[in-house]
Amino acid sequence: MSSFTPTEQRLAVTRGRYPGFPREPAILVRLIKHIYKRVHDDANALLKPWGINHPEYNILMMLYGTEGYTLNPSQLADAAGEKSANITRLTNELCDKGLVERTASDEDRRKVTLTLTAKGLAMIEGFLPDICALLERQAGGLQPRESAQLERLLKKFLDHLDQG
Amino acid sequence: MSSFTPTEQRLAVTRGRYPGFPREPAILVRLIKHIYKRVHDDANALLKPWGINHPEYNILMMLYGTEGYTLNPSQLADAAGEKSANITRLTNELCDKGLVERTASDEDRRKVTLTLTAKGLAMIEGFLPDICALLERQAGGLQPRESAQLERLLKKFLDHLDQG
DNA sequence: AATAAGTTGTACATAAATGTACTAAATGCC
DNA sequence: GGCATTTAGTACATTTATGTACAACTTATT
Repeated sequence: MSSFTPTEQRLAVTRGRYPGFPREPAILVRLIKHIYKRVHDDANALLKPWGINHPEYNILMMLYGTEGYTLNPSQLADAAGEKSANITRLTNELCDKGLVERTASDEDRRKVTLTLTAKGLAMIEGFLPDICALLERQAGGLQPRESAQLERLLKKFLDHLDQG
Repeated sequence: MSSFTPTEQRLAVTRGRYPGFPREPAILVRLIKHIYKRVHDDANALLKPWGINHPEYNILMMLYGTEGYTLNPSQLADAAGEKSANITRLTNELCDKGLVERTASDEDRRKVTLTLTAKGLAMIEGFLPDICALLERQAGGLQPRESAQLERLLKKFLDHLDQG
């Protein structure tokens, strides 16, 4: 039995009580939530020995995925899906750990640039093998065709969310 | 341009630096994360006027979806995907608001039962029309066929996560 | 019955995330 | 130039979530 079965049963009861409750959307949203929690927890567990958590990992990977390893706090907030107040806290911690460097921008002195340090880069390349293995394990249940299809459908879902 | 395009560009840079980084799994995980955040924020915004947040809504709906409107804290933790320590806090708040009632179980005095009150039921039926509209809007970008397909693929993904 | 082993739930300390208000700097306008 | 408006970033207070330890109780074993 899937871990999702009880959720479906509850949904059936709910629809018995309130027939207008839309089955498909509710199922999709709940599935997304379940999956997200699992993925998030798995990543946290993997990263713990490295002394960082999932949001910090995301920050590091956003910098790693940028030419020059550099972003502003606001770009980073956007990229990592965090609120800007959160970015301050997270990058403070990463600076304290010596993984990221914070410098003032010349062109616009309101701005700050955040750059991955050599130490940060080394850490990333240290945990990436494990991360890759985790990602492949997590998505390993799907055939390439299914995976591509899932990607297409999730993108469509997200695009529609962005519009509405 | 989709809000996801920058993420894909960053992934391309990442793969340039670390070719072993698996594209498909990373894309899927990041899509799920983006969608989850959006859905979560939307729900919070809708529920704010009702004086509750998304996790509290989840608790209420788990009770609403159960015969007898009653669950134990541990069942509830499982159902809502929250840690048990969190359930104590959340249900305390819901009790304070008069939406949920906490009583001691007769059969096993370690146990506690949490039951939806009439007031809680009334609140649920008050916000359900808006919730239904939101859910339909969120998933409205997909045709029924696509929706069913997405459901199937997400379930497969989740089942595989549960095994590993 | 006595005791060991396991469950259930909560309290408390800690960590993580968010909202609000504010400072400093840039931009546009007159 | 001076003044209003907008933008970037952060500090602080508050809210939300988690981890750990513990107390109360049941169940199993002998």
